[in-house]
Parts: sequence; C-alpha cells; structure tokens
Amino acid sequence: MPAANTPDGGSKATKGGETPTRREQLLTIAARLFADKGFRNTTVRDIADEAGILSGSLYHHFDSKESMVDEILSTFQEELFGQYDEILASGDDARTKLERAVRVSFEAIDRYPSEVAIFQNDADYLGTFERFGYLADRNMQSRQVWITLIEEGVRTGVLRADLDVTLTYRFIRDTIWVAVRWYRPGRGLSHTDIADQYVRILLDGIAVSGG
Amino acid sequence: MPAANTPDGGSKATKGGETPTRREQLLTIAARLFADKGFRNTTVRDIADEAGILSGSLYHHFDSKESMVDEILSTFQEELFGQYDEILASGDDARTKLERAVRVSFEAIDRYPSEVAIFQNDADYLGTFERFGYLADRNMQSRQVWITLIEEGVRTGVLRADLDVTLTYRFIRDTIWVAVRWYRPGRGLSHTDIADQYVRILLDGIAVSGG
DNA sequence: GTCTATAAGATGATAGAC
DNA sequence: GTCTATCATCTTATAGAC
Repeated sequence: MPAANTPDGGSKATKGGETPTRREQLLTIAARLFADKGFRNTTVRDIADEAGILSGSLYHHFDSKESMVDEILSTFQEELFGQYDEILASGDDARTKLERAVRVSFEAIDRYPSEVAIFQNDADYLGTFERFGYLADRNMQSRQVWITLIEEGVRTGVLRADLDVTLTYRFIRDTIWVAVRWYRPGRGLSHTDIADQYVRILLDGIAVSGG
Repeated sequence: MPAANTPDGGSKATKGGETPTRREQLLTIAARLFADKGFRNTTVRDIADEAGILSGSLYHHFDSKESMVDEILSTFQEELFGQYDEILASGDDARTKLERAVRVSFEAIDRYPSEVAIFQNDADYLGTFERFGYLADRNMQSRQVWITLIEEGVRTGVLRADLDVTLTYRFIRDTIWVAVRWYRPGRGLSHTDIADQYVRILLDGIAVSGG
C-alpha cells in the first residue's frame, strides 16, 4: 500500500530549488514538530498554529495526522535505502563499503534531521498500525545491510574475527542514529567531520595502539 | 527541592528482599508503562488498569502523575551517581576508571531498565518544569564525569592525543545508554558480556590491528 | 484503600459557509 | 484554501461515600 496522499496528481517532496507547495510547507512544519515533541505529543492544533491557520483547515490538505507522518517518512526512506543499495552493489572492498555506509548515514542526519528523529522516536509506536508496516520492513532491510557489510569485513580479513556480529551491528547503528539527538546542521562540526572521527574510533578505537 | 512524596514517613524504593508496599508496587507498574510508552503517552488510567484499580484511586497514593515519575527518577539517579563518584575518587589508572564507568553504566541498564529508558526518552520534556531541574544538573554531572576520565586518559598517554574529547564523550554516552532500547535483562547476552565487548570495541576498534 | 460520580479542559476529526 | 462551529472522546484531577 503506497503511502502517498497526493490529490494534486503525485508531486513528491521538495526536491531541487522549486517553490514548495502549500502541502509541502505544511509537511515541513509538521515534520519539525513531530521530531521535536514526538508524533503523539504534537496536536493538529500545534501544526495549524505554526502554519497560521485553524486546525480544521489542515483536513483540506490531509486525511489525518497519520497521513502526514506517513508521507514524511516514506519519502525519506526511499532516498536513504537507494543509497545503501548502491553501496552494496559497488565493487568496493569491505572496509570502503562500511565507511561509505557510515558517511551516507551521517549525511542523511544532516539532510533529513526531522525525518530521522521521527523514525528513531516513533517507529515502534507507528509500526503497530498495518499502514506503517513498511517501517518494520525497512528496519530489517537496514539490519541486513550492516550485517552483510560486517560479515564481509570479517571474511576478507579487514575486521577482527572474534567480533560478535549482531552486537557490533547494534553498536554501529545506535551510535550513528542517536547523533540526531545532538547534531544540528550548520552548527559545530560538519557531518563529514563527525563521520571521519566516528569511522576512526569505530575501526581503530580510542586507545593508543599497542597500549 | 527534594523529590520524594512519602506521607508514610520516608520509605525509599524497594531495596533488599522486603515485601514492596502498595506505593512501591504502583511505582513499579508506572515505571514500566512510562518506559514502554513514554511519560506523556501513559495515562493514569493505564496505570490504574494494570494495578486493578480505578484511576481516581491512584490519587490516594500520589499527588499527580508528575509526582510518580519524580520519585521514580530521583531514587535511581542517587544510586547511579554515587557509583560514579566512587570511581572518580578511586586511585585506579585512567583506563581502569573508564572501564569501570562503562561497566557500572551497563549494570544500571540491567538493574533499572525502566528508569534509564524514562530518563533517555523524557528527560528533555520533564526538564522544562522547575520541579525536574535536577535532571539537567545530573546531565551536566554525567558529562563532567566522562570528560574528566577521557582527559585524564589522554594526559596519561593511554588514549590517543588526537581525540575530539567532546565528540568522544558523546559517542561513549550515546552508545551505552541507547542499549536500553534493545537490552532485556535475563535474555541474550548478560550486561557484563555486553560491557566486555563494548570496552574492547571502544578501546581497540573493530578493525584488525595494523590493517 | 477503593469506588462512584463528575468537573474542566484538550484532542482528532467533520459539515458547511465564505 | 480557510473559517465557524461543533462532536464525541479522552485526559488529569477532585469530592465524598463506603
């Protein structure tokens, strides 16, 4: 079941430099609020207030609050997983693939902070509705990406053979995505700087070698 | 301002093997629900239902929903920070102190999974009320513990001198506490096993040395 | 210590005017 | 595309009976 809700005929999210439609403006506002306060703790009145309209008017654009978050999340996920697929299909060695996957993930936090935050905070709750079944699918898909990369690394001798693959996957996943809690695009370290340092710590640790 | 709400004269939480009071039973139920669904998404009716009473009856035991979460969080934090203080005051070398702090934290996740989850998910929101000002204080205190340990490690030559101390602190903090999302006491790896593997990855990385 | 009953406000959503 | 007006439901919390 596709997530889109586009009576105008199928416009996606804001890509390129085109002027955003009213629908897109409203989704941007909703995404920021959902990210800041959580989906259930954001009221349709909150969204309408920020948009300068009344809550009832929102229902001219969207069926329901759920339709809004559905459109926000599904658009983002398509893009991210397209990039993971590209990395998996590439001919790079295991270490390079792992590094690329880390960098692409931090880039996603930079470009889609609200979407990432919503997924991190509300996916479990939303996943209880059939409509959002694709969230659990994406979770499994992401897990498969990382497990594949880690196992390839161990097999080709670039990663330690004694690693607990599942635990390593969790550590990598958690450390990357939880950064959405403190990373602010345009302030402090850039997402590429953070990815550099993270890759270094992940691969070589924080201790002095041979210590 | 103390957080306790103890008309009975000051009983703490359930320690040792004593039979829990009705008050403690209700707090245990509330803590699990707050952890699972979030503070704002747990209704007093949810808590009362699980306890087998009506929502109004809860107000015989507690002033408000906020008093409940206050008592849950403050009791837990006293214990955890007592352990950090002990480590800081010890004569151990920097590497040992860092390892001990990691282990104590994973042990806290094991013993107080609900409390940790509530703090992770709802501290930002609760912190907006004066009553919960101590949460921000504890956050700063925790930051100071880790920063101190990392800086001591760098100074004494056991940690790499090129580390970004703040970023390293965030990575350590995030990776540890986010484990509360998937760790389940008594299932899978024990908290000591997880701490072992985590310390190894943190200090030495996942790559083969000299790779 | 729990129940009955209820207040006062917030919430997602709808129907129809402009 | 937005507003007026409103509904049915859920929310935290209270007062007093048992």
